[in-house]
Parts: sequence; C-alpha cells; structure tokens
Amino acid sequence: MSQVNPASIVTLNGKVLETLRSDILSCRLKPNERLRTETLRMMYGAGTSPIREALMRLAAEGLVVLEQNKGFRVAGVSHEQLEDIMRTRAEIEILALRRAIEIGGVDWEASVLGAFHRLSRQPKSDSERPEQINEAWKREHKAFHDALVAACQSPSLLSIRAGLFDQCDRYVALSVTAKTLPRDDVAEHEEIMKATIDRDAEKAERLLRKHIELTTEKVKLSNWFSDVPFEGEELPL
Amino acid sequence: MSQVNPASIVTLNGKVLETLRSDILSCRLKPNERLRTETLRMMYGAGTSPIREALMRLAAEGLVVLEQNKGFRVAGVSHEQLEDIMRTRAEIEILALRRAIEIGGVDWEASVLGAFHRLSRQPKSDSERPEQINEAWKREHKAFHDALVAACQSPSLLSIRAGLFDQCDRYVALSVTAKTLPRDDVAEHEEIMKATIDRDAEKAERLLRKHIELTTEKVKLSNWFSDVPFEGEELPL
DNA sequence: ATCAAATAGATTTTCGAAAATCCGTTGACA
DNA sequence: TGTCAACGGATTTTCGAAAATCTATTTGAT
Repeated sequence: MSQVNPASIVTLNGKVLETLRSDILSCRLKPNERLRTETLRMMYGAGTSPIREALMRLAAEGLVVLEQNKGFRVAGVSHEQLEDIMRTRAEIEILALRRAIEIGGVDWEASVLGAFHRLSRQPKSDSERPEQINEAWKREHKAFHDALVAACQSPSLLSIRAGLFDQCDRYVALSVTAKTLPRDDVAEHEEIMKATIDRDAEKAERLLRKHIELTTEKVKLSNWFSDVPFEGEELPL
Repeated sequence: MSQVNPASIVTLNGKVLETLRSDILSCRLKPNERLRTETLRMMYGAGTSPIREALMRLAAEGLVVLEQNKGFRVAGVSHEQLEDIMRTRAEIEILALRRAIEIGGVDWEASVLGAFHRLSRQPKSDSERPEQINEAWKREHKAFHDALVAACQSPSLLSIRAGLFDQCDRYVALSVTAKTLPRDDVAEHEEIMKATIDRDAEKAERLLRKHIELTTEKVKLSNWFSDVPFEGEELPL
C-alpha cells in the first residue's frame, strides 16, 4: 500500500502523494494539522488538482480527514485509536503469518532469515542523534515484518496489513523522543524469526502478539499528546 | 465505508463519489471498463476535478485502477481475486463477530434480531423480474451482516470489513442472472442469528464461514466472465 | 444591550482551457 | 521488406482563475 512504487513517480500527482504520505507518517505534518491547498501548493510546487487528488487518496487510506467545504487535515490521534489500530493490526498480521507458515516455501524462509540479518546489523538509533530513530533501521524493520507475511498468498490481506502498519508507524513516529522501557529489539525479532522458520505457528503468534503489544505500551507511555495541536488549530510557527 | 452518508452529498465531489461507487458495485460500469474523464463528465454533469478526485478515492479503495498517464478503469475481476477477497472477508468478519459476541449487550442482540426479521420479510427477487435481485433485499441483507458485527467496538476492523463486503458484493452483482444451486437464505441467516445471540462463538463462526463459502461457490459457478470486457477494451454499445 | 441580518476576507470547490503524454500511422531510408 | 523516427489525433494531467462556501465581524433594528 505505501511502498514507494517507482512507477508511481512519473506524474506530479504520484510525487505529491508519496511525499505527502511520508510527511504524514513521519509526523513532519502533525496530527490534526490543517492542510490548506495554498500552503501545500507552495510546499510541493504543484497546482490545485494533483494536491487535492493526493489528499483524496490519503483520505480513503485514513491518514487524512476531509470535512466538506472546510478542507483537509491530518487525521487526529487518540489513545482509543492507538489501541484499536494496534489490536487490529496484531490480529490481521497474525492471520497472515499463520498462512505464510502454512504455505511458505524455502525461498520465503531464506528471505525472512535475510531480512532479520539485515535488520540485526543496523543500529537502531543514529550515533550522532540518539533520540532520532535511524531511517535505515526503520526501512529494514518494515522489510522484516513484510518478509514474515509475504508468503501468505493473499493480496487483499497483505494490502490491509500494509495500511495498518503505516497507521501504527505514525504513532511510533509520534512517540519517538520518549525514553521509556528499555527493550531488546534484536532478541524479540530473532525469536519471532526462529519460531516462524520452525513452523511453530502457536509460538510465532504468541511472540508476534507480544511484540506488537510491547510497542503499543511503549507508545502509550510516551507523552506524544503534548505537542499535538488541539482539534481546531495548527501549531504556531 | 460505503454507506451513503447524507453529509457527504453537499459537494459535487461527494455526489460523484457516491454515484460512481454505486455504479461500479452494481456493475452498471463493468469490470475493466475504461473510465474516460470526458465520458464521466457527461454522465455525472461535473467538471474534471470532482471526477478525478472521486476516482482517486475509489482507486485507494480498490474499486478502480489507475495506470499513470493512461487513465482509470474499473478494477478487473478474476477467480483468484474472488477467492482471495471472499476468504479474507470471511476471516475478518469472523474476527469481528467473535468480538461482538464477547462484548455486545442486549441492545445489540435486539438489533440483530430486528435486522434478521426485516430481512426475512423481504422477498429476495422482485416478483416481476425474478432474475433481478430486489434492491430492498440487498439493503436489508447488508444491514443484517452489519448488525452482526456492529458491537465489536473496533472502528478499524469495521471499516476494513465494510470495504471487503463491497468488493464481494460486486462479484455477487456480476453473477446475478445465474440460476444455480437453490439456497435457503432465510434459514442460513436465521441459524447465524441464533448462534450469535446464544453467544455460541464456535457455532456462529462455523455457520458464517459456511455462509460465505456458499456465496463464493454460487458466484464461481455463474458465468460472469462471459460479458466482462477483456483487458483492453470496453464493451461496444 | 441583544439579536439577527448583512458584509467582507479567507478558503474551498469547481471549471475549462493549456500542456504533457500516449499510441497508432505514416513515410523515409536501408 | 523491415526498421525507426516523426507526425497527429485522442486522452490524460495540470494549471490558475472564477464561483461557491464558510467564518468572523460589523451594522442596524428592536
């Protein structure tokens, strides 16, 4: 759903869509922030049409909200939605994982192993800015979770999962500065990887669920709501 | 996701979106059919922008496909996609149903009962045209399945389910003329309803799964692919 | 002073024309 | 005859201005 499809960057529309999505997911555009056409036209150097078209798409994906005749804003956030989305993601990701474990072949096993390896060799936070999460780590992390379910043979399930993963990612980005519970990510991912390749569906399910629940807790403990603009106005410059 | 929200009909954009979606779901616009802007402008009496915006949204929902610089077409159909979508819908609908059974209250029970009653009193096919499915029946059928899962307390799960239900509905619409396996819809729905209100999750799951599988079979047996335009051209007038 | 209608500025929505792109066809040339 | 570049009509994509709508404020009447 959100992977940067190189074929989609040929039209202005496609470029705006990708950039806008990435800006929202990374919270460079904050939750609830108004998205005025004029402002966006400046930001992305495009006319009204490609901008509105991209916004309309993102609205369907749930990253943006349209109030008729009052324009677009970045979708808001809440504890309830966080829990809802994380739980749904867990359940759907588990569905996909179980199918993948059932029908995945050796190539899939290899790709999971490879994805884990690449992830484990990537430092989570940048050495200079230890508060910011390393972009490359994020990419490999996404790639690892993608690889886990890739063999499930169900385009619809995969695309739903991708959308939910993005939504969750936005909350993670929001809570990025929070220094809470220390966490051994590598071990967590390794356990999931092993149970998966061992075809131990029960165990893999349990571990994956725990993994997602831990993330939820971590995000909940952070104080992300502090700098989210209130329903109504965007942050002052 | 697709319910006709009265608040969304104030802008031209909203009108086009609703009409277009309904035309696609009912297969008045056939799978693979090209959607030229000029044609749509005539059909819906609107300018380029609202049309393209609506199309962009439907593209995100998977009802329409955009090929860059080549325009939009109605999403294609295939046996593989039919099976994929139906299976995913079953699994997700079951997730939602289980949660609803867990946490739904007496009001929910009542609404399920009521929805079943309204559905059971609706003739499935119109008396004049026995091949066409009664619009009111379709509405009540959708309402019944909505009611089953409504109590699940998860907006994300509900909206995903709604999207999949729509997709499935399009296949059903495609196979509408086929006179295949006779089927006792009322009994099927009644059994599901009873198991649900009895809080017998296992049984409700089994019945619902069977219900969806039967629909899949019925659609598969029909010869819908016969009048679907081939990849490339729309049907002649 | 209070309330409703009128006004004005800001913003969204819509339009139609201009620019860019695609694709089948023509025609030049080996 | 076969290949390839260039042309031209059809279509998509993009633009910016015009129309419609919203919101806050002022005006005017009670």
